[in-house]
Amino acid sequence: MESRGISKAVIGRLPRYYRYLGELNEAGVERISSSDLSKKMHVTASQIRQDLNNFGGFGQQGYGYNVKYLRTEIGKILGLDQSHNMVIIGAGNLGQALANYASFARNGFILKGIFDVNPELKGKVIRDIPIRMMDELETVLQEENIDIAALTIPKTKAVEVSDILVRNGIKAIWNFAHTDLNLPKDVIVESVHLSDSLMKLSYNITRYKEEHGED
Amino acid sequence: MESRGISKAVIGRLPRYYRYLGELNEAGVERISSSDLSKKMHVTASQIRQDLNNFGGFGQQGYGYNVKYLRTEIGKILGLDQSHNMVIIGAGNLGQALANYASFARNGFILKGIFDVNPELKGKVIRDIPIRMMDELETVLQEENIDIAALTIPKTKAVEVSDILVRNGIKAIWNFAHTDLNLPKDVIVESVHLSDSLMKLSYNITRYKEEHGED
DNA sequence: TAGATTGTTAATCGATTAACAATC
DNA sequence: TAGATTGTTAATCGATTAACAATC
Repeated sequence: MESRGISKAVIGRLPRYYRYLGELNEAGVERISSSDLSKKMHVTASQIRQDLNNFGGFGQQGYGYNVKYLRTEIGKILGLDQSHNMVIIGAGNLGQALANYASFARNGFILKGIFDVNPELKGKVIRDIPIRMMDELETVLQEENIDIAALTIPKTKAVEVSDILVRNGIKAIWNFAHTDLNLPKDVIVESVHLSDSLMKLSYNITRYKEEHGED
Repeated sequence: MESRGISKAVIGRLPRYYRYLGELNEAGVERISSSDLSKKMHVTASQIRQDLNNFGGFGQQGYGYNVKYLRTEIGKILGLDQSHNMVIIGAGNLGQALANYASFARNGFILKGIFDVNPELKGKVIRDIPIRMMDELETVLQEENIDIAALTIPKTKAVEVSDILVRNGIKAIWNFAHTDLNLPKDVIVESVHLSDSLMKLSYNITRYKEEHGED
């Protein structure tokens, strides 16, 4: 599985391919051509073939791609065939929302702990996992071989907590705090900035209103 | 404010500029050069100047950019100086998390309603807004001049609900369902696919492990 | 004025699309 | 075999970076 130097643009499209292939598979579709898939996904067939060929030749001339096989292979590329232990830090609504996503477990993300500073939440159980206080975090990180920490805490606490995580050897942070984390470059950070997303939406509404003179 | 044909890449960076300028402003910084900002944000100064000059000359030679002024102007470009009425559909953890983001209101996003199918949630109040049942949705959409609907419902319901939204003239959908929405092209859709984001994280962990032989 | 820094043009780089020979 | 469709090379397009004249 050749993988060095794949562009972020390509990686960013893989989950979407994986999703569409999953839907096709559930619908009982056995094979699909890049051309048919391109119509479904509103991208070019050329892009699909180029993207996939970064990782190997998954198709067959004259036939197309086997849906189940291609999906499995993309899953492997994304590392979904392996399991990753995960903790959630911040048990507010967002943290609890993440904890409740059943499909995470299906893709190999195993929730090993939920932490918060609020004593009222202590012991509340979500998906069989009791919410713990922050003073237990380091022990869990050290003993449970945690790969991923989801940070669903206010930005004011994010730097402090991410330092604790890094000190305890966390490999990757899924960051929902409204701030960038400047961490050693061997720590992988994937940020979800919800307010950035909403601002893009706002931008598009504003442009639309300008074009249609509703403003 | 010239705006036609600005690339998505540029738009996607504006919220981040806005965020950094906000932090600088709060820290009492009055002016900043593209060079200094580039170091803070880990981008090139050239990119900052190019990005901003899509919208006009906000700086001054020999001086740089006035932080407060530039922030305000980017806010206007993003439409944050206007208010948008919004509803949340799906009052699970994620919907409630969005409802509780205080900063949305600060940026002009005004929550006018929260809807769910679960009768147990009926009447529960979040940020002064009672959760209502779905049968009241159309009335609210028609009477309250709603611009934005945040969709925090399972993907199985997303298509059905988005049809209702479109029928009632919604302008923009902030989509958290794990599916793409194929709607008329005058409806703006901004999707947040959390599972896609987690898969990208997983990809990077996997690559990292391969490189470091932990696999 | 001299120094600093922008706005903007030109050069480079990378990503997307098109085309087609290879091959199932 | 003939038809279909991939894998891959080449062409195009767009985005990023570099350079520098304009100007505060």
